[in-house]
Amino acid sequence: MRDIARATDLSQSTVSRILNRTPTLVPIAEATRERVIATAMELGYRPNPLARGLRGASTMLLGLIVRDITDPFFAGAIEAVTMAASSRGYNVVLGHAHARVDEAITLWGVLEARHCDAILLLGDTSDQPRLLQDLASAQVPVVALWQGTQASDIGSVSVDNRAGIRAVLDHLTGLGHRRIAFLGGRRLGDIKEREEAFVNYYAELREPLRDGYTQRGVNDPESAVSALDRLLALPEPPTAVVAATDVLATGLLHAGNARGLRVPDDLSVTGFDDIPFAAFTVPALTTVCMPMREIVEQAVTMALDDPDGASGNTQVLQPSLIVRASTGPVSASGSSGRS
Amino acid sequence: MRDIARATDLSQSTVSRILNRTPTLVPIAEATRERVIATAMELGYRPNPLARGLRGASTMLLGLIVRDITDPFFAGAIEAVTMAASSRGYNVVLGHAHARVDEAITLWGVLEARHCDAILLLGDTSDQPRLLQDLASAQVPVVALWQGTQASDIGSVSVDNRAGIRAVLDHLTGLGHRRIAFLGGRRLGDIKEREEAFVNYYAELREPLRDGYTQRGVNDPESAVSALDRLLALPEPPTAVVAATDVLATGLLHAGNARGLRVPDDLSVTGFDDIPFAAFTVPALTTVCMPMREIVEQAVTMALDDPDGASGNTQVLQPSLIVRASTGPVSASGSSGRS
DNA sequence: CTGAAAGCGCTAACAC
DNA sequence: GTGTTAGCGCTTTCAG
Repeated sequence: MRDIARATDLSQSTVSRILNRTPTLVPIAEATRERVIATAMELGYRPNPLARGLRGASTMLLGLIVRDITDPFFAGAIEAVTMAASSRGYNVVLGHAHARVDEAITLWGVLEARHCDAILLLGDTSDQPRLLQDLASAQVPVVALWQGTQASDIGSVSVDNRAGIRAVLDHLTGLGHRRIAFLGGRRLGDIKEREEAFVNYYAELREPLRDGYTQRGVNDPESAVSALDRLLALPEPPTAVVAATDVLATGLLHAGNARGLRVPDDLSVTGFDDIPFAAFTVPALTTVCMPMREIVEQAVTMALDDPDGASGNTQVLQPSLIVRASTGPVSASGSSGRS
Repeated sequence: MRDIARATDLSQSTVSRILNRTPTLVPIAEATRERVIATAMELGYRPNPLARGLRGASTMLLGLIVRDITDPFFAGAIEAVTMAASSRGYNVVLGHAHARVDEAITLWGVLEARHCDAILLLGDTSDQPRLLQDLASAQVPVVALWQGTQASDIGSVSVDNRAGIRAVLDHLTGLGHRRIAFLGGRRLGDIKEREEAFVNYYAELREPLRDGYTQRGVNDPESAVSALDRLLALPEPPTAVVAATDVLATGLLHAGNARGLRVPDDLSVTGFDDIPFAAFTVPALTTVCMPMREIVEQAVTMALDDPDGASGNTQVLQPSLIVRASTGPVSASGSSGRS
């Protein structure tokens, strides 16, 4: 930048003002402006974000803390965030918390130290209220995504898990199912809400919620395999299983096939999230479509465009049911398993 | 940092020296050192990476350019990179090229401007030789992963695609298959190498490579669906399909099921990469296991630990065959399709 | 309308 | 052993 100041016989300050198009606070001669811009191009000038950040200005960096990058759902979310960010000229700094909350805290410190303009938090951290409290007092706006709809001090954007589960259960009961089981993960964030919604819905039905009908594991296809075995061992095995995520539902589909069950004839299976793979499982998965674009767009808007209105603001968006081939009417035999 | 200098009645330089443990070039009194460290803790001091970077020192930032974040294979790679980076105290800046090469160039500029200490390039960019040339002249070390084994000026780490395809085909021919088709993507990087390896292997067999036995599309399950239809419409449909990636193989599995084919009885299917989902498809996918950890570790070592030896250095690691349930002996009927 | 100068937080010559 | 000083590249008062 000094070079371009010298080349144009102007002072650095003028050049700086022009290149940052100060909002009309200080008028500048059109002629000089053009001259500066021209030489800037010529010299291939690119501002140094470090120096800019050091001086207190924006770093154009969006921090992203995510617990499990390998979860295909979050992978899609990361993509959506990078797209939303880059459309605003921002870069994304990715912090991976490896599902360990203390790491998330460390990362938060790192990102704040790096002077990110805002921080997005992907995934459930409600098991660690302290983190959320710390975040609420952060210097930069923090927005949490998919944290569940619990009240908190920081901004958050979520999906209406209750509505999603209701849609699934309406669909399943409409097909005649009465013995419906639920497969969740650790009782955190969204998954917790989905489980609660399931239990509530059941309470409204005549049918009692049988013992062993709510299974839990980690959010991994492997744990769905063992959960299905437990379900099938029940005196009255379910005719349908509602999985809290597509990842779990995929494990269910796999395990069902390995055990000789036909889906959906012997067992209906549903997921939640509508990850890209959900349309290509065997059979294609009936699931709840996450309004990914909208959620991320909301969050990025809150974090970057309206940082003041962000804190404490909780948005809840609506999901929609996608019916594919993994659900069907309850079979005539009325019993799953032992095919 | 000035605060801690004042609190200890020392000068900033001393504090800086102590906190950066200058390698014995300048001796320091043990007493002062401890005093400084103590007050640093007390004041919750954290160095400002911006200022440090501005001064020319390392920014502890690793740039990562990836073409398709949603590809589960790359998602796994990103995780591996963030882990390798964080074990060295580095953060990862993620640039998403959205499969557009010109964006990759832009990103490269951005990352270089941000003074990343090194840049990693994930995925095939061999369609844009200019990018690779530019990168070769970059200020920071650049290492490309999964670029194929072609010679290039920048450091690269790849997998031996030829060996992987050979392993798959040895397995399939061992099961009696002779009519084996290949499903690839755009002829880039690894996928290109895999297709060539397939064609070469076939040349060594007695069987001729029939018309239409090498299909191409984009790397997406959807395109595998239409490719399978084309394959089944052939006068002599294959008894096995070798997919260039697990993503394609998943689409094949889905389409096969939708068309009423039984896998592996009517059709054997193989993949490549061993993404996490591969073990949980229906049926579980026989595939080639990518030595992900090793590849990423190599690349990060080249980029961060040995930046001088990086350029032009090409490493090729060995994959291994994972036999699961999607491959089986060629069926008695000897013909796939029309089940 | 434009220039001069101070300083963001830190490091690295050089002195003492 | 420790202090002084200058400067990384940029923004931003405050004077012209």
